[in-house]
Amino acid sequence: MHIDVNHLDIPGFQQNLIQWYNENKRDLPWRENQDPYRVWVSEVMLQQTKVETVIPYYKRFMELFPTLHALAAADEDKVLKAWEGLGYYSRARNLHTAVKEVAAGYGGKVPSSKKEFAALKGVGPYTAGAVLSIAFEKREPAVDGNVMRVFSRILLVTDDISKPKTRKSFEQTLTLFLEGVQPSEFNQAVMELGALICTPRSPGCLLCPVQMHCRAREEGVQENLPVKAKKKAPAVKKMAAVILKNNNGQTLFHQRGETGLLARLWEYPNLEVPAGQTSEEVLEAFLEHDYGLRASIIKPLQHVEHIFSHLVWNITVYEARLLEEEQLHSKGEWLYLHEAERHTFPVSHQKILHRQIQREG
DNA sequence: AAATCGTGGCT
DNA sequence: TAGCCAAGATT
Repeated sequence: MHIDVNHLDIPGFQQNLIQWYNENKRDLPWRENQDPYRVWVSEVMLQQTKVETVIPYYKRFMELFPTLHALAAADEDKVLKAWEGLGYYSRARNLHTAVKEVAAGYGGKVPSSKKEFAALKGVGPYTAGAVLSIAFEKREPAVDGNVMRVFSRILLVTDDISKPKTRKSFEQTLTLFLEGVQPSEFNQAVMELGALICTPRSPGCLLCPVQMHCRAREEGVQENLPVKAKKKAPAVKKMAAVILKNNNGQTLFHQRGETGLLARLWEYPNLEVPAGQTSEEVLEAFLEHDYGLRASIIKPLQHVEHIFSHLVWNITVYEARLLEEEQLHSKGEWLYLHEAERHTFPVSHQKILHRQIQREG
């Protein structure tokens, strides 16, 4: 569907919005300046993540890696550790890869051309537009969920915003709004309006600086927009995890693979329990086959629900005892870790770890 | 195009 | 409370 802007007074809309933004914008750590590296890191962290969640991570990240070169020189483990708990870990690995490319290929200067910046790992259409507009004042739209929600309402767009085609349509439309404004200011103003006023539920139309431009409000349908397809219910998997200590009091940990869920994070050894089998027999066979360890399961310690976007793990954590002290046929992805050491590794299973620390403390 | 990829907070 | 949602990218 073609998006119609003919009814809208674009200069008036821009003026009302930007004035509101300058009077109401939040004081956020990534708004201290327009350093491309700082803006870039903030935009990656903010993907699918609330501002309030990002703030403490962003501050720590910037203390650990104050410059692009500092991040480029860091070990992957340190970068993932700084990201631990923030989720979507491929963001961290892709950012690290991209920053190393910039250090090596662009002399450490973030490229300001769309072609070059958008080609970097983890930089999609939104992040490219956001960094190019906010750090370099390029006339590029930055269409995220806020922008599609705000403009679905302003322009009474009923296209499904979960479709890539709809995002592209908004990008075309938003380009029309970037004439006669500072791109950095306008793009952030739309997102700020979406975050503070034009919220998904119960939008604050009475406080809205552009209420007189809004077709959805005119029709009284702001609560019904944007249109978005429902997601299917996540699959539920029965999982078993094991806490196994050696004779030195160290606990067995496993590092997950290069790709996929929780990639490269450390965890207690765990696997799915197929229907019809018991956790005990599955775990014992798993330890013998994958780790070369003969052990027996003693007892369940706790139940943990780990909820992902598309998946739910119902995990039972078991305590195991070695039947005999044996060598791990380790290839590096399995390690016995002391209590103090394991806090230097990026880990998943936060809930297990936190409760375990309390239990041991 | 539709799945995959985290986590915490809200209603 | 069970779903929904958040400054999305990748395959």
